Amino acid sequence: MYRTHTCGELNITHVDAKVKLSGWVQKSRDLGGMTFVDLRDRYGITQLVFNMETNAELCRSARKLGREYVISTEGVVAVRSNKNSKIATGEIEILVESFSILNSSEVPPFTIEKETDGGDELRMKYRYLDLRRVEVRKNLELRHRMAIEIRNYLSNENFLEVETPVLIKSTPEGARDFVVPSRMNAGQFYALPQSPQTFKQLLMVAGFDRYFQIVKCFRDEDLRADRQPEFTQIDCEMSFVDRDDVLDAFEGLANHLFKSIKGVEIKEKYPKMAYTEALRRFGNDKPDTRFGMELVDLKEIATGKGFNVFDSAAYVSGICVEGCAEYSRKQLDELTDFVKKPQMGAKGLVYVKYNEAGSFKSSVDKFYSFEELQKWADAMGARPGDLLLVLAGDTEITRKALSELRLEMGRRLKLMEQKTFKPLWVVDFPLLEWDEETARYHAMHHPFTSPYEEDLELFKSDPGKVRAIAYDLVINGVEIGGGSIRIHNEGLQQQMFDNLGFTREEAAKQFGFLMGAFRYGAPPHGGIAFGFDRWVALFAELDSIRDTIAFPKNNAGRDVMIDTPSTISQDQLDELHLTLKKPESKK
RNA sequence: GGUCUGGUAGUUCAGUUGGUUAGAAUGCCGGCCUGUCACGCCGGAGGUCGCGAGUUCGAGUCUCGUCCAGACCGCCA
Repeated sequence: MYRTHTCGELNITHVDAKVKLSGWVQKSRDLGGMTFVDLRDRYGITQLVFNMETNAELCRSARKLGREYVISTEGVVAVRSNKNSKIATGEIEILVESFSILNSSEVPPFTIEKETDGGDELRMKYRYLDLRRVEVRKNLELRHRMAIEIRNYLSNENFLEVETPVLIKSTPEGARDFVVPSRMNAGQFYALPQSPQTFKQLLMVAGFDRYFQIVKCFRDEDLRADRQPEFTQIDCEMSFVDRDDVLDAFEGLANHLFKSIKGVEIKEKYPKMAYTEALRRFGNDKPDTRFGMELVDLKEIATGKGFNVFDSAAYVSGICVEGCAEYSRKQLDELTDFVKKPQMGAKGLVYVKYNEAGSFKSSVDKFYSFEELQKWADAMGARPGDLLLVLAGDTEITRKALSELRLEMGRRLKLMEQKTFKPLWVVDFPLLEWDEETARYHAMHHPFTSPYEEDLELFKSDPGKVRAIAYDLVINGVEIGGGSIRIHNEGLQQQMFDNLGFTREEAAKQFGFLMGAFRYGAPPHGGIAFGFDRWVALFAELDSIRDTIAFPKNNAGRDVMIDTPSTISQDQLDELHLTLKKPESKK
């Protein structure tokens, strides 16, 4: 037997008990006459004591224990004379009577402590060591608890978890697929699912009524801090529902998680904000509503006064930053540089300081009188002491830049408290999006999304205006999930494919199975999918989803620990009927 | 595909205008130490300054290329 207890559970009530513990040597402190060893496992840290007076030989051998040695030890629980209130077992220690080294360890390349000295790259390469750290482990524990709560909640709501295949069919719509060559079918490929979308719809046709799955999905696109090539979705679908049925059901799930995991009760219904309204008020479709500082359109009042930058702009808007009229030249230059970064793309930044005395100091004093600037200030609800920041230019670019500027000011003024949660539904997304590259419309959400019936006639006149019965759950500026009411009618689905520029043959080849199913009594249905990794990151207060994943990929999609992607042998290639374009020299 | 930032001891970093023998902290090794828990004190080892070219009397420092890492834009239905 290796242990009677874990390293996290012994306390004052166990005094005098004879116990066995096993774990890793976190650290040893050799004081000469006695040696302390911190023994660590998943559950905590327990102090072992060795004393030269009691057992000199044992004490001397304990001095040789290196960091991360795995040992098993036997001894008696004793009250500490000097207690440590920082750890759960801090009131007791083990008077060791014997121990054995189960495995030695090389000196680890970084310290395995709460605050490690290791950088990201090293930690990823030795991820199995990094995972020993409490800071990383607690994220995975949180992830586990959330998964349990989700399963319990949805199961209680009659949702059935059903597994769908991972080897499926490639489709050109949407993200790039990861493909898997088929050995038994020369020249043919499976694709890994970007989501179980069509399968969950087929489950609705099959009458499962309420489905969910916590499921891996795959997209072969470039990575970001919040994007991994393989990621986990909470995928859900319901039958006989309209939009608000779905929103209510999953507001329930979200509220359950807030309460059971974060101890937060959100009493009010989540606001529903139209996509166009979100863009107008916040400049993006995932507004962070923890603070105001909304975008105010100044096109009407600020143009026609001879300031060509504004007069020639399609879009002129600003934000009012409370209490920042005192900003220095240097600070304003920083903000200007911020919006002029190539990724941001704004040409410049106009500022107006609304001084405490009621006067204005702006970068456009030449063009605007006091009265005119007063109009701006009034339009923006500014008060003396505030700073107005105004951008102008192309609508899309400028709106995005202003939205980023708003978030930057929110960060600077510390308006984005991580303990505060502001969820909302963004609804009424456009059904279609014009794609310059392919010069055609494509589905903004996916081609199975139902349009509003009253918008159907716009298909002919102005397809970009057709609204989808689609919705996103946004919490604190993070898109946590999204879904839609689906098309369940073959004719409409066919029309949708027509509008997306599919030929009948293409549509039949790629999605014939779905449209075929629609002929056999498909119920009205809709659903949603949540980014599980992102949700965990939000609750763990992490900026990156990487530390919510046990073994994540790096920026370039590599797993640096197992060193993959990697080449395969010629035999494997032959078996898969594959010929590489040119010999790969890289490993 | 693009923009930006970084790469110096095991690790995290500093390194001035281009100038003698490249530093600190921590970790590691050795010694001392009986109540530590970031133990303390003394001593020691440890460097292809990512790699390759170039400029220069002289390059960690400047230039170009390249590789790696990270953030972002494009992309992500």
